[in-house]
Amino acid sequence: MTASRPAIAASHPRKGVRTRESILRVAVDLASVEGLEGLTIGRLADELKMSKSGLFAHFGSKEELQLATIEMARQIFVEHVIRPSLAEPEGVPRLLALCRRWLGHVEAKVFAGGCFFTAASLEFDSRSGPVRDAIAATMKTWLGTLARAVEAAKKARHLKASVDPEQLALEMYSLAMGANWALQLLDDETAPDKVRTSILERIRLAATPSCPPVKLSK
Amino acid sequence: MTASRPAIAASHPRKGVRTRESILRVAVDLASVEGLEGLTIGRLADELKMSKSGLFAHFGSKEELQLATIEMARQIFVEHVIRPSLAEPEGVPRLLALCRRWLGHVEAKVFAGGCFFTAASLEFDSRSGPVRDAIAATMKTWLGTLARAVEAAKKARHLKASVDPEQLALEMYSLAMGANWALQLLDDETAPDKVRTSILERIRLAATPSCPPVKLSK
DNA sequence: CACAAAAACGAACGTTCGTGCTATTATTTT
DNA sequence: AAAATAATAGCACGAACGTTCGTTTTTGTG
Repeated sequence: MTASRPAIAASHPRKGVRTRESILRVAVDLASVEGLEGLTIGRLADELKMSKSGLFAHFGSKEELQLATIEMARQIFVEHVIRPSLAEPEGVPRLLALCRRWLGHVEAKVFAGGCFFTAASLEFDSRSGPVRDAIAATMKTWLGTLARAVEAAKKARHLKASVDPEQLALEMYSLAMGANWALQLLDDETAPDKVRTSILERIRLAATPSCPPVKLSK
Repeated sequence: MTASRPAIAASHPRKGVRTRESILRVAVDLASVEGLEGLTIGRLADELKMSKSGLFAHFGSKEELQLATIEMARQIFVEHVIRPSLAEPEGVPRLLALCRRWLGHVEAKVFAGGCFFTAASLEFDSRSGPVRDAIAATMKTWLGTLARAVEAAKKARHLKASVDPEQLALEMYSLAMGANWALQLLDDETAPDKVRTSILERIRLAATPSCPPVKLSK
């Protein structure tokens, strides 16, 4: 029944939410390096020159902090990879844009420790609980985005009718994960380009004669 | 200069080494679920109904325990995936065997939490130190094994001369990682078969007319 | 069997973890 | 400016962390 404040304050949010955001921005980077479980409240507070308890009060529990961190990472990911790709026309161009941006955000180290969600996926894939569920849901959505892009490319007659969207989506994301893996663990800077080549070849194989040019350079 | 005991005791190892092995066997499973950093000495001791200090004495430090766990995982991996594949003749058959066994060891949950090294890779890929180095070295060897198998398949005229071994090896391992990812995180039991299909298609594309039949079922 | 060496134990250390409380500042709103 | 509310700090807690140490038990050997 409390007359909740109008949301016009979007430009002048209360201090709390500004602080919360700056906390989460650091948390995302820290977690991408140390892992979501290795993300520690004391360490995070030090990094921000805050007190543990002051920071803690923003979340109420570590799990809540983890969930908020995942949500922030999701927003950053959408901003850097998905949203700009939606500017491209449906079909193969958009599909290629998604791949290009994904590989780009890994190379540009948008997250300090490589792809946030790939790391989080493998950290929590054998556990249970809300954190794992949040990661899984995010990744399911991402894979769905890829699959829908493939589906649209089929509808646009860019890709052959025989293409299985889910299969091709999994292939493309697997290759992208491989690039992240080789770059981060083996310091193989040629990996992203190797994978770019692989993805292009794969899509060319699935393309129809009426498909627009298949290349990744913007 | 100490007259070290003859190694004939291989069949009757001292109790210490037997215990050590049984510890590591549990440690590998625990680490594949909780991560190598989440692998805790107290938890491990409970699991084995040992005292923390008794267990600790076998390793002297947590890092030493992690390194020993990695080494044990490596041995298990070699035993389950690499060694049996070497029974196959060089060329595409051996290459396929490596893929088949890799996917098999994930499906069979040889490690409780999916592929041990994929998880460890992404946990440590942004850190430094001996543990990260051990993981990276193991994976470099594994990728090299795949690349050499491709190379041999080229020499045997099973694969086209235009194939880049490192590139194809990375592709195949990326796809395998994707299967592990989708199976573990999304509980997508169709993923391994999807990836099997992808790998077969990929190899067929690279195969020469003189290549033996490309299929994965043993 | 006796005896030395190896292995396992139990208790404790200092530190850090996540999480409460209470008090004290900062920020908004009246 | 005063009053109300939100944000932060300080301190303490119990538990778990890796690690050390001295003691006891187990094991293998002469």
